[in-house]
Amino acid sequence: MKTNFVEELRWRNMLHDMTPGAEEILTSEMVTGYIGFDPTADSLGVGNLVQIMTLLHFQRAGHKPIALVGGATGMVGDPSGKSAERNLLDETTLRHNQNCQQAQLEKFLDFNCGENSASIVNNYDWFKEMSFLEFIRDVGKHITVNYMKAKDSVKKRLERGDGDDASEGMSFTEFTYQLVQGYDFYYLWKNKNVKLQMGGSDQWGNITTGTELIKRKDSGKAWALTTPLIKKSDGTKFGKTESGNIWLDPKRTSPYQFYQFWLNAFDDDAKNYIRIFTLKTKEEIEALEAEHALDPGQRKLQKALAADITARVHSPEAVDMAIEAAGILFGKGTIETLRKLSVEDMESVFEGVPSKVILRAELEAGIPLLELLADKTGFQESRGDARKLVQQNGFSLNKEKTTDIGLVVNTTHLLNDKFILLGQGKQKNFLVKID
RNA sequence: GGGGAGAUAGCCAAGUGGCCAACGGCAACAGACUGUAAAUCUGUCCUCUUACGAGUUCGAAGGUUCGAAUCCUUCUCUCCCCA
Repeated sequence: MKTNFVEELRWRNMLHDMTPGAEEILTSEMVTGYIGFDPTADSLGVGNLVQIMTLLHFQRAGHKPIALVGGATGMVGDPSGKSAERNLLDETTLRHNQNCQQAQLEKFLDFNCGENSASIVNNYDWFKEMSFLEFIRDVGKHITVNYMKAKDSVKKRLERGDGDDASEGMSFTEFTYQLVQGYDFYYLWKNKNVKLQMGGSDQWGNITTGTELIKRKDSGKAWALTTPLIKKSDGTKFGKTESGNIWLDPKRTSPYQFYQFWLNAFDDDAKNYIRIFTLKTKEEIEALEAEHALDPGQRKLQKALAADITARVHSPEAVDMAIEAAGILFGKGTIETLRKLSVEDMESVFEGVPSKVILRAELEAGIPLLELLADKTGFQESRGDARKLVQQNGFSLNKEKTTDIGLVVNTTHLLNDKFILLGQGKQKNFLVKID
């Protein structure tokens, strides 16, 4: 059963803007549309998940999604939303990143379902053969500098701040970015019958440069559709935590941490996220919200959200593990429950918890607490940090608080003769394994 | 090439010879409270040190001085305007 793409985005609050006529064409025919991904890392992050979901909704509505991996554009650097010039990546790194991202995208979209199967393209493929002269003759000729300068992404960088703060300036390379991206759209329009480019609202300027190029160069018609940028209710950037980005790759962000990320969403944000990141129906979501409102402390909404996304990005088994680990680490998880766990259970439950192996002989000799926290495990940055943590009553050993800086840790502190669980504050845990 | 402005701790930003490990704000970390929240309050926030204290910092390198983030010299980098 096909859904109505635009309607679907609308009620999920995923629609920011469209060029005129976009909705008409989307409801009247099967459209091929694409979204570009920047290969700046070898994994996509939760920030990219919005665009992945957009493509997924697009496909579920019967349209044909294309994910464009920006091998070429990644070499240039998009100035949108950036206050400073970007560092460029070398070609080998970009190649590697593209391959990894491609593998992740393949998990979400259906690449084998007939005429609206998803596909992946890489703009490096059509840019690598193109010469600079060719580009400025055939592409640059059609767009004026005045037009390009009027884009927000450019304007913000060129504008002088009102008097005091001077602007950062911008290289020719970044200035050209929108044209390069615009040519992608043109190329796909010309060769792959692509009529729509989607993206975050910060991409609006780049996308419309594409539609403009199509119009001026070939008198063609193409459309743009953008999704709102996700903001957290406290105004900070979505998709990051104090320890960095949240990635889809389990090697970078373990399923446990991934689950925790969603579980810790603010109430207001959770309402927003559950619409965007899950495929739950409107009825299901409203029911969950009603249930959540009865007892916010239970965090039903966050739990449903975390379970749904973790299951899709990782696996249902990963969700079970994450819940179990959370129960032990945050529930009534006292030292007794910890002791009851078998070695195998400990291993699997704490799989996503950061850990470090140290030698039994070292522990038998006894390790001063601060040394264990800093030098031996790296759980704390320095002994100074470790000391402060312990003194401030923020440290726990096997779930029991201690403020004894002089404590010497030895084999008597082992759980199951193999583990020691270190805790910082309420949320951070670290597992020491003995070998 | 000419003229101007600037570089201070994660970020913003005060400080223009001793009272400066450097005001203030943000971010971050911990505690209380709580829902593994938010808001609020408290503490911490260069490194080492139980503490007293010690050691390295203010773009880089030299210099003046009893004493420099602050003065001088050279260098590096950034931004703006003009050509």
